[in-house]
Amino acid sequence: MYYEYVTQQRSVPFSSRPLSEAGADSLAPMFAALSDPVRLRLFDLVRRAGRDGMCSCDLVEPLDRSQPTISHHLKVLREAGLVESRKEGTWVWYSVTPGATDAIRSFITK
Amino acid sequence: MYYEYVTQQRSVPFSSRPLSEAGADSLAPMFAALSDPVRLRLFDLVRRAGRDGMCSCDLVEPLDRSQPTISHHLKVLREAGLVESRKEGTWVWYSVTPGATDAIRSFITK
DNA sequence: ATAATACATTGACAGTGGTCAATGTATTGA
DNA sequence: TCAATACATTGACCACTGTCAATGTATTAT
Repeated sequence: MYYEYVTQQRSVPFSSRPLSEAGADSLAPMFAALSDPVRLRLFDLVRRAGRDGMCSCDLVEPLDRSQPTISHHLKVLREAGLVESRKEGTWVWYSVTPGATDAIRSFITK
Repeated sequence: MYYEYVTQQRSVPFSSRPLSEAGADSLAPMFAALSDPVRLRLFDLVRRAGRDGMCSCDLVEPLDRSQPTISHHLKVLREAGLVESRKEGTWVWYSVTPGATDAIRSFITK
């Protein structure tokens, strides 16, 4: 009926269905990866480095954490699909995965 | 110098400074609040309820968690500033805080 | 070969977090 | 007043997480 249809209109359209359990299970780890202050700053620094990425060795000092701790956090970001790594000789370059934050953005943007 | 200026140009502009420690400390709890699958679905359900909000009693069954667990998660979302609650008689209505996700959106939208 | 550098992994510790049963507190209805 | 309903809080349990020292593994330089 027309009346029922109209009452379902919203100023901001949502996807037709509520977030499924599976959808939540796949989205939550991305938020979890950014739920730590050190990882937020890591992601920010890597993102600023652009296409070339940033060397892991230059991420230890500015964040004032031990090398294993930074290595651990980078692993979390990598396994969440937010950054990718490329080995070059002794160094490892981290860069942001293209479209990495699309899922988060589309959820946040109602 | 002009050359140095040009080399700093980006396809996507960032804020001038890297994310500060204080900025990360204030942003991380918002990501943390959404880092749990149950809370993601809670937030989604509340957001769908629009201006009126949603009664806490109607959030227990669809998420298949105990009442204390739902109450706990709603508290986390509330303390993160993502939802607000309004008591009406015996019921408590939860609704999304206006502009709640602005900080997250502006961070992930480069 | 040896040393040095960059990074990952392991193991340990303390702190945090999700969950529920039990209980507490208002509020409504009879 | 008494019972029922809606939520919040407490306490306990176990799993997970951030951190670092120690160690391991490549890779480069001498």
